Amino acid sequence: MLQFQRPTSSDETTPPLRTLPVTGTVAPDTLRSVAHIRCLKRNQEVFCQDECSDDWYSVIAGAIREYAIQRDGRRQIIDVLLPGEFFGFTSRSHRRFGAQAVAEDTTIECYPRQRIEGLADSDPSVAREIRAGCLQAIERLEAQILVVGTMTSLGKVHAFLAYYCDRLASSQGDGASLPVSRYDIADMLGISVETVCRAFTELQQRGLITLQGPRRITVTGKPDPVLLSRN
Amino acid sequence: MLQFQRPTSSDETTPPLRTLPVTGTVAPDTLRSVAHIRCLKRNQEVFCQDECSDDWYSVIAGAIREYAIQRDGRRQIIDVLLPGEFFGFTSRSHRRFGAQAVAEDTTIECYPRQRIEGLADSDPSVAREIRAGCLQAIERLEAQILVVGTMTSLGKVHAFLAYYCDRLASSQGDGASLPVSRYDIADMLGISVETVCRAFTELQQRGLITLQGPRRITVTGKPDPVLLSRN
DNA sequence: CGCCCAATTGAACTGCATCAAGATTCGTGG
DNA sequence: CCACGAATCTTGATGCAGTTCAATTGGGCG
Repeated sequence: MLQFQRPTSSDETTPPLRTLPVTGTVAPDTLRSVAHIRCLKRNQEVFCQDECSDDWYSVIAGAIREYAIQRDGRRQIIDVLLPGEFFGFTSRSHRRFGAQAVAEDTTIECYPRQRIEGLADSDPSVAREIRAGCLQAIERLEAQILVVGTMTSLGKVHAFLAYYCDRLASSQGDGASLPVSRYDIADMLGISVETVCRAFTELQQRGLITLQGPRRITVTGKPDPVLLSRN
Repeated sequence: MLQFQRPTSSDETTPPLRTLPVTGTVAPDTLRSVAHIRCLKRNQEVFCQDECSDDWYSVIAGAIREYAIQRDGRRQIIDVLLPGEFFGFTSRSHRRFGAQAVAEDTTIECYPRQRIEGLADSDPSVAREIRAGCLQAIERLEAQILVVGTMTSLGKVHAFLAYYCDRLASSQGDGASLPVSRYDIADMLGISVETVCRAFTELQQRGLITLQGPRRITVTGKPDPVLLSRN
């Protein structure tokens, strides 16, 4: 499938959980020279919706969700970030979305906007690094639009699982353990929790996934375009 | 509403249609030094899905749609680009989406990937310009995810119209004329053409929009969060 | 061991897709 | 300038995927 396809990154190594980053795995030294590390508890906020800040971040360990709360109380998850990925990009001075840790002890690196932009001006490799982070963010968002816009609920859940298990695969053995809950998946795909559950059951019956526990999952089969696309 | 809100750009002036770009309105001279101009007919391709190319572009006049054709034949429009906006950002060597002109005589500026990146290395202001284009692309995509994920069909159409009329407003008098068809709107929002039409009718009856013709529209009212969000 | 939140399953309802048929607009050529 | 044809747009009727409401089970952690 095209959607939720992993970018062919030249750097597949992901630092192990709860370990300080090894030089070169996530960001080059120059980038890190202006950064500082933060360690977050589960559901702790990195920044809040409508807050005034414009710093950028990357994930070292754990997972981050960017989300918006609508007036009706509905939550939409815009993006889920895994180790090695950048987030928080904005051109405004205030936040349109909030961001919080999904997993316990999620570790992130923070880059103050002014300083990182100044650094980019003097060091082209930093500018390229930032661009690469932006482009990957764009690809994740595009992939999500594709999935949310065109697929049936079964297809959405399968595409989501395939994409995230792929991104998680390098750091884990067989069977990835999802950092996100069914509620997160629902709010990401714009469907209800119940529909997500039914999709899990259905996908398991069709032999496309295997569950070793609610959060422990293996994606075995390739998506069937006929069955998964809308009608 | 938060979604589909226009970025507070420092440069609101949009070049008039069918006129060669005036210095400084769209991209600074340094950026343009490696660019070339293309003029496209309606529905003419800028690049095709799965094609091997990675150049970047900006719209001078008219409108561009980025889209994907799914295996089942369904078309998903990822983004619609108006004058002053950048598109075609990819970190891969091949295209995940196609791009084509929406309006007749759409004019774009093309930036060869290698040369523009080289230029960015030597000129920080070019790098900043590119980042700004990326960040705006990210904001458009985020806005769309928000709309497609959480809203009822009526809300989707209203948010779409409010956003695009706002973006078009600066170059037109009162009542913007949409470059896109009902089919485009449907494929962008992931709903059927018929539902788009019914939404137009409903919005008109509620006094939220006024139609001077099928494509000539004025958005009069602010969206009612209670009526427009899902249930 | 017991509490609480996450996950699952069932039943009824509804918004939207689909199918079908007109109405309108626009481009093109006479 | 008008006439024709082909898109584009609009409205109606029916069916179904997914939501909502409700209840039960399961797992993790104190």
